[in-house]
Amino acid sequence: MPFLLLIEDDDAIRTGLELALTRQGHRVATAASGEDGLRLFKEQRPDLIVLDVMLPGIDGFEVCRRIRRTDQLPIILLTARSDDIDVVVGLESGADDYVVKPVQPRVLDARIRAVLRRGERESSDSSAYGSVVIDRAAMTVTKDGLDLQLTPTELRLLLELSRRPGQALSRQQLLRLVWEHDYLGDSRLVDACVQRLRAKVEDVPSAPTLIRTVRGVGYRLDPPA
Amino acid sequence: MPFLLLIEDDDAIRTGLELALTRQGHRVATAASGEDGLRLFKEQRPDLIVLDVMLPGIDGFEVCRRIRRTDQLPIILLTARSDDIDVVVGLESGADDYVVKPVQPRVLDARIRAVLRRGERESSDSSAYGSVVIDRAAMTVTKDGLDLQLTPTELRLLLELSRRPGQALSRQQLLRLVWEHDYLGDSRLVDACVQRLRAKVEDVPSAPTLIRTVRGVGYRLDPPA
DNA sequence: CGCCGACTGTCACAGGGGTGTCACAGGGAC
DNA sequence: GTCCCTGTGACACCCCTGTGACAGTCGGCG
Repeated sequence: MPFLLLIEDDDAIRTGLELALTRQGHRVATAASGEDGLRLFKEQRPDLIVLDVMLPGIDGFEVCRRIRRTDQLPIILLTARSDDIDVVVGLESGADDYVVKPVQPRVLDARIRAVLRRGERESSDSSAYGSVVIDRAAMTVTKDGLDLQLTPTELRLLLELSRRPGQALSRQQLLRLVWEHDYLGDSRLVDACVQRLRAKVEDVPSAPTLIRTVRGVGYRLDPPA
Repeated sequence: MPFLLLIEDDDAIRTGLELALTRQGHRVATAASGEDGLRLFKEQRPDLIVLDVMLPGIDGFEVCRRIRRTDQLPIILLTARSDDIDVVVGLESGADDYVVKPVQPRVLDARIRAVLRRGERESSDSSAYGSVVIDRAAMTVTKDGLDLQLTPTELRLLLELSRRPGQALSRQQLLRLVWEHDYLGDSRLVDACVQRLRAKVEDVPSAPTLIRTVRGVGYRLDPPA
């Protein structure tokens, strides 16, 4: 039974979600502030945290960052604003997913289960996307059982994308994650590497099904249907 | 029935995991500190150890190293941080596998069974990779039945690689495992030893099939197809 | 419906970094 | 003293990689 920590200052939302999540088979602890949340987190060690962004005192992003300094457990952000800035900041502060308020308990539950599943899959050494299998221990990627011979950069790119399947990552984010530096001029660096990766990974590189382009944003690794 | 020793200082996690593992058919002993863990290990001689990294006093890495000085039983590390540094240090200190917290009991159980299976195969005194046979009891390696006359360093390198077949090991890791020191300048030490080993082990040393290069990482011993 | 701008795909090329290889000298074992 | 192992550094090679230009594509707007 998953053990969740819910950090939310609004009494109505907090008790409502607590009730709903409990009914859906989770064990739930709650906190009404960032400070309480961090303390409870250290004491109780939940499997997952649902975290409101707007908190008095330490805000959600900061809570997220502090937790991430030491721990890797899944964190889902609750945000009232749906604009993209929040989403980007949230993901960069280390969250695994976000849900926009007003939140339907059923939706939140689905996200929770999805993130937990993702965690299980990731902690296993290999994951599969259709005919493509990533073996993190051997540092190899195979397609239909054949070794794909990825270059180091291609491999890192694929590994970072596969850490967040189904989630779009901007060129800027990929640059930080894979190349570990900030500045992307107007070069086609990320695109070029994606192209080379697609050439090896996709069935039809000109009509990619695994590594999808998200126009205006970046790229996304699609899990199999 | 496998007999496990669980070393973990956090009471909640320890009792939780103990319960879960017992339910999954293991016999479990527990310790709350590194010192207790080492003492229990010597008294009880478990088949496998699950070891938290963050411990008061002697930390998990150190416990791992001390056990490894005398014994070869499987050790699984529990680490709260998922960053690669910990993973690397963990494997370098001699652990066989690692699991990232928060840990799902099901995942841990799967890893335990995998490591035990691997161990059974290994503890059989010999293992074969194609025409190459490693005899751990006799400390000899033969190819097509002929003795290969490996030098001590070459032998240790091959043994370390064969402890984790199919897994890529970095030069840094190999340095710690085989040479037992940290600093790898820009010398070609590991490469040179791999080359000498390949010259004796491979059919065509310039086109190795057993000891594969993982560009940007290190080397990997491929199990036979 | 067509145009325009912005964004993305593609490619060739030059530079650099990682790896294979080798000869040699020091050092330990016998 | 002799022999063999072992670590080092130099060197060459190959493949990877970032860049920039250009073409193609998509979406929006009139």
